[in-house]
Amino acid sequence: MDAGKRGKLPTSREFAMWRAHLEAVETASSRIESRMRRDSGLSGGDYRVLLALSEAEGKSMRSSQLAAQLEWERSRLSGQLGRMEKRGLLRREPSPEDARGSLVLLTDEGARAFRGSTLPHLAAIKELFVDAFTPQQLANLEDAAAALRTHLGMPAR
Amino acid sequence: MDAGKRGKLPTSREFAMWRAHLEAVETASSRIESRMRRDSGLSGGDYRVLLALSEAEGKSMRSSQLAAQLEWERSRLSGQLGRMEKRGLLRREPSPEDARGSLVLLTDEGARAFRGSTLPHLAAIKELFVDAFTPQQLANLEDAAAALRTHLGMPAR
DNA sequence: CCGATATGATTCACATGTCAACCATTTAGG
DNA sequence: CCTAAATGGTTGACATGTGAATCATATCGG
Repeated sequence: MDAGKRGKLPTSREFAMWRAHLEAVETASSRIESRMRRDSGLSGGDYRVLLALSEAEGKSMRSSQLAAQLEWERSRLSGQLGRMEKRGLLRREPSPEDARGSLVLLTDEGARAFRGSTLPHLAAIKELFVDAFTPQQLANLEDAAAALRTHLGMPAR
Repeated sequence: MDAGKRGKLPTSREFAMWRAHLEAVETASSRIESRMRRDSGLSGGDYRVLLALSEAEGKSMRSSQLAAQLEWERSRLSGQLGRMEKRGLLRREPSPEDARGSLVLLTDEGARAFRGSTLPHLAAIKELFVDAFTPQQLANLEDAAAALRTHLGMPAR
């Protein structure tokens, strides 16, 4: 008699909700990314890295710091940085403080690519995501996102 | 003077919302999938295909029908089915109606794997997603998901 | 019936993600 | 100091995703 909140399993409605929600977010995300790739030649991964570097002091970060901020596996970041370095979007240098570590620097070309991608990317988010909701729904979503992040132990942003 | 609903760009709060939301859902999804892989050896892709086949008439579907239902690229489905067939979770046969097409059949082993994955998978969804929210938040989310799906032209489910 | 086009599906090349193993340097303890 | 464990990062093998090209069969307009 303790269905829902107390049980170990979701109701079928809760399950359907999860699937519906997951698919919707994945669809929105993939459409936004595909537009970004078309408009600026950047992938979602590229964008996240460039965003973090752009906001960093001196447009550079320790690789480990970057991995922590993105909550990415080290090997994932390593591959991503390798591809981006090959394309000239960033450079890696040995860290002065710790000979094991490396420092990731945004290049001018990387900064330019990031700037160029911003407007179309924001427009896509507005059009494909934000515009789907009423102001009330948006406020509710903000609340729900915060609750989920807390539940999963993620930083509040 | 028409910020928000009317502008072409999202407010910075709306942008942050999108990032926060996207990351939260991706994190939930990857944790749920990683548990499923651990508990039942099935990936998220495996699960979607098995779910669709399990619900289908005669535990089988035309490949094209499956792709449409999952909203997957054909090449993606083709690769997924190839891997699953190799593991014995399904079989492919030439379609009797159309010599171009093929029919995807759930094998007994596939059905068994799907059944075995259900309980732990549902438990993970409850624990990692549903339990994050109050009943009111859940109802709001249901509403928001429906709005987003409609906006993106997805079926209501 | 015939050629042009559309449709169902696979293949290829390549980008991306995961996990485990590995290498180098640092740090902790004795 | 010196060794053992911890830390920073890369690598390799493999699963998965995307888009273009390809191939066979179907269907349509004459």
